[in-house]
Order: sequence, then C-alpha cells, then structure tokens
Amino acid sequence: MNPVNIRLLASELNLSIGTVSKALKDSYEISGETKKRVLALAKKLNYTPNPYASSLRRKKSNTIAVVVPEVADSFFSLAIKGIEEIAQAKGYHVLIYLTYESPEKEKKILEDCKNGRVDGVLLSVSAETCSATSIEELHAAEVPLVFFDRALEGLKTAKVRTNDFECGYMATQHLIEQECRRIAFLSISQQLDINLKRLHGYQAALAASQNTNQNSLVIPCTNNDEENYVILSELMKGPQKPDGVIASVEKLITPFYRVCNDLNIAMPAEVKLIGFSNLPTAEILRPALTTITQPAFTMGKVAATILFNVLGKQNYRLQEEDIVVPSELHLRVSTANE
Amino acid sequence: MNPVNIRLLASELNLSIGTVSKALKDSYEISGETKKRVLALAKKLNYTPNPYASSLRRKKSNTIAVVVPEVADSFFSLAIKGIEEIAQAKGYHVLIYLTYESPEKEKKILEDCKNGRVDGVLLSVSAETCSATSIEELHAAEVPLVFFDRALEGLKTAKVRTNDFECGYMATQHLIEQECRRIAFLSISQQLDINLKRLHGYQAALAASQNTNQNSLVIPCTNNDEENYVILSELMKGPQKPDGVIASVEKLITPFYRVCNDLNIAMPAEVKLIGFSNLPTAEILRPALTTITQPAFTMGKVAATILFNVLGKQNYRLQEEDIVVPSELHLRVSTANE
DNA sequence: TTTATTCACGAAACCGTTTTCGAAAAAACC
DNA sequence: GGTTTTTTCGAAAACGGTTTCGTGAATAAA
Repeated sequence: MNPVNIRLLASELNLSIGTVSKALKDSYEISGETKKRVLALAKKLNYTPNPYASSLRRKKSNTIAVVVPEVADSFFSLAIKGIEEIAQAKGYHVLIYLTYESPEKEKKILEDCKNGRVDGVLLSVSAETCSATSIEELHAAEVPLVFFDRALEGLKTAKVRTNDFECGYMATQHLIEQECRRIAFLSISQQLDINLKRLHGYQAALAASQNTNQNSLVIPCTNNDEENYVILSELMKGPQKPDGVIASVEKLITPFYRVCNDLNIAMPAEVKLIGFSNLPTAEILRPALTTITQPAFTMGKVAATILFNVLGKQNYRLQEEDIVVPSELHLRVSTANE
Repeated sequence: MNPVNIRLLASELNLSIGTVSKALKDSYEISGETKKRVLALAKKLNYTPNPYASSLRRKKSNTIAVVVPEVADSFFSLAIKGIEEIAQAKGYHVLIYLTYESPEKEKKILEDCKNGRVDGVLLSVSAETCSATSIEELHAAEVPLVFFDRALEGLKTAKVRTNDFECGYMATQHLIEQECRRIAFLSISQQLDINLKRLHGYQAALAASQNTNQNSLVIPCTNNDEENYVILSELMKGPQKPDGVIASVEKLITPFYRVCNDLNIAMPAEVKLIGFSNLPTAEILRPALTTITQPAFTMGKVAATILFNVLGKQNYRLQEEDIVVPSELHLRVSTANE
C-alpha cells in the first residue's frame, strides 16, 4: 500500500492535516497560494487518498452493488455493461455479486450490502426467491434499491423492467398470424415473475384468438441442457407435436435447434420458433432466429441512472416508480411463411 | 446505514469496546460466558461490522479488482464468472472495471487500485496498451497483480494464459489438412500480444507446410461490424478470395457468415472457416462452426486462485509464473471435407 | 479609533473497528 | 502465606481522512 498519506503531506509542507485536506478539495477556506503548494506536492509524491478512511468519515462509499443470478449470459452481461458505463462516468465503483439463482446466496449477499459497504443496490432477483425478508431488511437499513428486469412485487422502490406480458402476447400473436395451429410455450421457472408474465401473455393471446382449437401447451423445462434436449425431443416426436414454439428463455433455444436438426424437422416449414433472446448470433443461425430482444444495455443504464439520481440528493427516498423499456420483436426466417 | 455499531453493543452489555470486538472474533482472551452474551446481543440487534472501519484498521479490504476491456463478451463474462465463484467462496468482494480497450481509462482505473481499495488485481490489458507505466506503479505500490489472457511482457508477476501460438498453428494446420490452398487470417489489433501470437502460429504453420504456394494473407479488420462486413465482402469477391479463413477474434465470425450468406458462398464447400470463439451457439450455426475454444471459466478460476494464494500469505511476493491453460479445438462442419 | 467582517489556517473531535499493553482478580504452585 | 501464572477484561492508541469550531491577523465599515 502506498505509504504517502495526508499526514506526510502536512508535515512536509508545515501545514496542518485539516488544511491539506481542505486544499485538496479546493475549499474556499484555503488561499490559492497554499492550494498550489499542496497540489504540487501531492502530485509529486503521487498521493491518493485512502478511500476507506474517507468512506468511514463521510458515511459514503461511492460504490454500488450489482446483484444478478448469472453473468455468462447475453442479457445480464449487456445490462452490467450499461450499469458500469454510467457508474464510471459518475466516478462510482461497481461490486458484482452472483446469486446463481440461489435465494440463500442472495440473502447472504444482500446482508453484506447493509453495513455501508455500498451506497445502493441494483438487483435482479434469483428465480427461486419468494421471500422478501432480506430485501425488506435492506430497505429498512435505508439502502436505496433498484430492481431491474426481475423484480419482486409489493416492494416500494424503483423498478426497471420490460413489457413481458405484451411480449408473450406479441410472440404468440405473431405465430398465430403465421398460421400456427398448435403453439407450445417452453418455460423454466414457475416462480419467476417475468416468466409468469410472458406465460400469461401467451395464454391471453391464445384466448383472444379466433381459432378455438388453440389449447395452452406449456412445456416445463429444467436448467440442464441435456435434460432439455430429451424433453424437447419427446415433445417433437410425440402426438402433441407443435407447429409453433416459443422459447421463453434463451437457454432453451440451442436444445431446440439441436432437436430439430437431429429429428430432421424443417424450420420454419414444419415448426416455427420464436425466442426471448439477446443472442448476438441470432441472425446467423440457420434459419435466422426470430427474437424478442430485451433492451438489456438500456435497462442497465436506466436503472443505474435512477439510482445515481437518488444518491445525489439528500433525501434518500426512492420513488416507487416502474419504468418499462419495451423489448423489440425481430422478425427473421425461423417464423417465416413460405 | 445501520446505526448499530460496536460501541452500542458495548454500552448495552456494560463491556468495553475492545472486549466486544474480541468476543466477536472468538478471541482466546474472552470467557465463554461473555462471548455468548455478546453474540446473542449482536444477533438480536442484527449487528454487522462496518467493513470500511475494519479495512482501514487492518489495512486489508477483502476486495479484488477485475479489470477487463469488455464484459458483453463470451470469453470475459465466463472468466468473470470463474473469478467470482472463487472470490465468493473465499469471502472476497469483486470490483468490476471496464476499459473499453482504452489505455487512458485503464490507467485511471489502475490508479484507483493503488490506495488500498483492493488487495489485488486481475487484469486483462486493453488492446492498445503499450506503455507499462501504470502497471509498474501498481507493482511498486505492492498490489499483487495477476494477468489473465492478455498480459504484458516483461513484468515480473503471474500470468494465466492460453496457448495462442499453438492454436494459431493448429487452426492453420487443420485447414491445410482439409486441403485449403489459400488461407486468410482475419485480425484486429496489431498491438495485442495474444493476437500476434496467433498470427505467428499461422505464419509458422504456413511456412512448415509442404505446399509452397501458401502465402500469408492477413486481413486487418476493425472494431466496427459494418466496416468489417465491407472488408470481408471485398475479400470474398476479389481475386484474393481464400478457400480457408481463420477468424482470430470472435466478433469477426458474424460478419463472415453474413458475407457468405449474402454472396451465396457455400461453406464449407467453397470456403472453410475456423474461429477463435467461446460462442455458446457455435454448434447450432449452419454450418456448425469449428472453433478454438478458450478455457475462459477455468482461466478465471485459476487466476483468482493464484491471487488468493498470495493474499493468504504474509510474504506478498507473487512468483513470476506463467500458467498456460490450453484451448480446445472443436471440429465441426464449417471445416469439414465432403 | 473602534468595531465588524473577512480571510487563512490550526486544533481536535470524529467515523467504527482492531490491537497492544497493562492491570486486577482468580487460580496454581511452593 | 507469599509468589507466580493464568484468566479476563479495560484503556487507549492507532488507521487516514473529514469537518466543526475557534482564533489571530488583516481588512472594511462606522
């Protein structure tokens, strides 16, 4: 650690510690002449203030926590990039925590955020989180919190989300328009709010459809790629074989392509696929994948901006606002009609 | 912020602050009875120690910095995941900083790491970094540093890399074996050490080839997708049109697929492609992409493990070691012979 | 000239924890 | 009983900044 501290500067310059401190932050109390001397020596000795001493006294860490289930994921990595960009511009530091979809890990992490380590938290809850106690404790400790993407209902704080219900509806409607008569909805977590919304959008679109044949066909999948391969394989070989498929999460897309490839099922002729995805390679898949693309980067930036707006004020109360950044439907060949 | 501190505990229990502090960390000096009382009250009041006060006094932050050019990238996001997994297990916190390939940003960030904010740094240098001054300053400040993937030569510290030269060689040799007679090497940065190594591997393999016709054909690309599309388009339309292509970085893969698609160039019949890539979708591209896959997750874990090993010891000197985690060649259709 | 005000700085408290050192009381030893 | 040792705790000094408040001198106002 750098041994040059404010005390050293003070003694070299025959000034008091307080004077040096004020000079360094350009206080009006200090004369221009003295400021110049202090700055010069600070530069010469390569002085940088100890951040923890400063944080301790000011009760402000200039650090935020980003708590996400996963990072090796096209959505979250883009969102993190958006967050980091804003944070860096504001001179804030970003702590990253992964929950791996585990509520226990999440709880432990959030407890670590209560003791002044961070000035605020950006959180995307784990899929299995149902209890809000650890989040409420954070709230009680007056740590500003902004949910992004995956929020928990009933908590009075800011949320930045996308229009999941509409997207579920839109995806389904699109398949109906492309004359799919049997549309399957591939899902993972039954808990997760955003997945439920997508599912409800799907169901609403089916219900609104003129075609009374359209029954809901929800395929529960798992977190394991090979298990999903088997599940989807059964689906496409079985009597329930759909002619339209909605992959409600990105990780179900690869298994589905593999199944179609291995079973020689033609896409989009025999079955059409639309996926919720931020995959950068969607357009070079064959067939190119129609996607509902979440505005991950924007959501990260918006969430961070909201948080920093609050951190700037004295009044730390975060509005209970719910910002919706709409996803985009990218039409590609995987849902095309010949 | 939580207002319950060690002073409050002490006064509630009629104990001194020091006693409470020792009781909390199970010091031998404190009787079992007292420890029980302290722990009970701490639990009841939901006490958590202020991390910055502790860091200030102990001169240890239990935090590391991860400095990378980018996060929305399949390699770096996986590496970060590996790092975070180890850090979380060791009770460390992870600060993320993005350099966006800018040496100036990198310099600013590394300066922030010198003042005790972090106990160590994991760094993958930006592509344009040539000066080592800011890194040497970090070294001078005795902040342990581990390079991963992208290192800077001539610095006595640990490095965790992959076998880039061999991979360049292996990729080229593979194409030669697949009877490619004109192999192009798509490159981005001329600065970046790992890219140069891949290039040298390519050149060495060409030189070793029996076929004397094999001239080096290096195509400099940019960071812009559309520009690259144009460059590759010209290449594939021009007289130099190759029958084998090595994409030395992941971001050149998508443009190349697009070009082949748009120009109706058959892969692998007319041209074969091998890419340095961690794309999770490599196998569902059509044709499925032959890749050199870097062990991103493992490299992150290894780099973090090395760093934490040093942080545990009193003697902070990091060995000048160079660990090589080999990449894997995944053969797929994009380089197949009919 | 007297009084008020501004300017430039120092002394010291403070943030919350850790750690060293000393000391009283209890226990063990001769 | 006297001495040493162990046990258990408290006082206080750090750690490196920030901030409040006070003070003497210089300047301005009266």
